[in-house]
Amino acid sequence: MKRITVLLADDHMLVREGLRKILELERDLEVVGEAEDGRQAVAMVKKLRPEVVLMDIAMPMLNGLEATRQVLKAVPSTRVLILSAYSDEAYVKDAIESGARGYLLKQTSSRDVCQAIRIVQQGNTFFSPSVAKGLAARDQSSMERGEACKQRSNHLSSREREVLQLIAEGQLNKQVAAELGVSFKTVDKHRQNLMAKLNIHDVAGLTRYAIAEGIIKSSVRVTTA
Amino acid sequence: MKRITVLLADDHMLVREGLRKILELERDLEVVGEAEDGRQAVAMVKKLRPEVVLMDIAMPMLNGLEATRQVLKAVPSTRVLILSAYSDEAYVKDAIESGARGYLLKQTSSRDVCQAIRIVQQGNTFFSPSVAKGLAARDQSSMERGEACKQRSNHLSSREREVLQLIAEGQLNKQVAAELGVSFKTVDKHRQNLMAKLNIHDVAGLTRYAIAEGIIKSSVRVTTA
DNA sequence: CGACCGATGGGGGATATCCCCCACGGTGAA
DNA sequence: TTCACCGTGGGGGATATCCCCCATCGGTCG
Repeated sequence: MKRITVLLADDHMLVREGLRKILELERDLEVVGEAEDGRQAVAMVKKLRPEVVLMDIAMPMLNGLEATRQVLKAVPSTRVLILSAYSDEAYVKDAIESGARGYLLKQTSSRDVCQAIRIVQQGNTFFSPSVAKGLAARDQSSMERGEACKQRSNHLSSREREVLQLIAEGQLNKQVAAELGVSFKTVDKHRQNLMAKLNIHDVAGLTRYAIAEGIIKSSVRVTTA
Repeated sequence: MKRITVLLADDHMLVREGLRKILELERDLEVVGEAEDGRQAVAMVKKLRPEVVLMDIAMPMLNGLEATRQVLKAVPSTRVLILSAYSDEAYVKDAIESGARGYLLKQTSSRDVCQAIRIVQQGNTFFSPSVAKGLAARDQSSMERGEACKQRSNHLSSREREVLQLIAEGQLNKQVAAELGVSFKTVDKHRQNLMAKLNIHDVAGLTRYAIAEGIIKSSVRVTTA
């Protein structure tokens, strides 16, 4: 009986070994190799020709998304299944555009991982529930907006990013208004709009987003005092 | 034959399951429970009294270092082994000050993890090689600077850091209150106190502080959605 | 040219924050 | 034992957020 060949790509040996143990308990799955960074993953796919690659995003040398593109360029029949700790829309979107066949969160159970491998091997796609939910939401809005979302996470306008930065620096709406020379209500409106676009509805979340996106640094100690 | 009882604390089910599979192959180790955030870990230690806790640092609700402090306050005989993806000196230092008996990187092999568990169970300490190297370097420099680095940010009480984390994760006062099982007004009071101590008077600033201090990571995507 | 979107500005309201005031019980240190 | 601090809880109030509603103006693109 032919088993599904799998390559593991994750920079944490512990995670690789854990995954290997999990997959080895399945009769129809076979781990044929392990890569500890993106470049190794590409090289090993070329050599071993696994049917499925379980690929972490955050890896040194070459990140998982870039590795996915190179893998598919070299061996288009490979099914890449992204494994990530984060469900950020931008990552998911990038993953799909890179050609990944699925997106798993590390919160998912081992049973789901095995299922996902079988599903993508058969040519279908698999997304963790919370990821799929976000996808559906974004699909709708992209329908409505007529495929306007070409760039990555930058569906924010320049003005909105500007306001976001000031909010994340701890400024009040009226301080932002004074800073930008516009009305308090305009700032409030920008705030509402960017919150809706990002689907983040609290200042803490906006601040984390701004830091994660590099819009500000966590060490800023600006106005307040 | 008595086996070493271990509690796993990590917010990624996949990692927990992988660790469980790895540890279950060892005759002298027994996984007695799994916690998916720091608060659960504290509760489960009180109930299950494991000899060793394998604790991730980056967890929602209550991070691994704070959880370590609370675990050791409740059950001082527990040996806590930190499991982290990062070897940042500050984390290692905090971990030691929190009372952790060891610090493992996720890059380590499953064999080393099992060994580390046995070692800390016997009352000794275990640090991943690259971590230990950094430690030695730091000891020297702290000698040179004459033990000047005692205070840091730690004028916050344990409860205050706990509230700070939840605020920085975007929770409302009343959500925090429900989480901690106390009154809304108590949370409000903690909030006032920690704001006064830090001299930071807005959520954005608190969030940046929490990230800069490693209390949370910028990529946390917790409740909101 | 009409449709859409970004930026601007306003009204209003439910809820939350932020900061005072106050109190009591426990713990640990002086 | 007194004293300080921590955690707990409450009253009240000024201000801000967050989210609706509404509108005008200018540019862009099919």
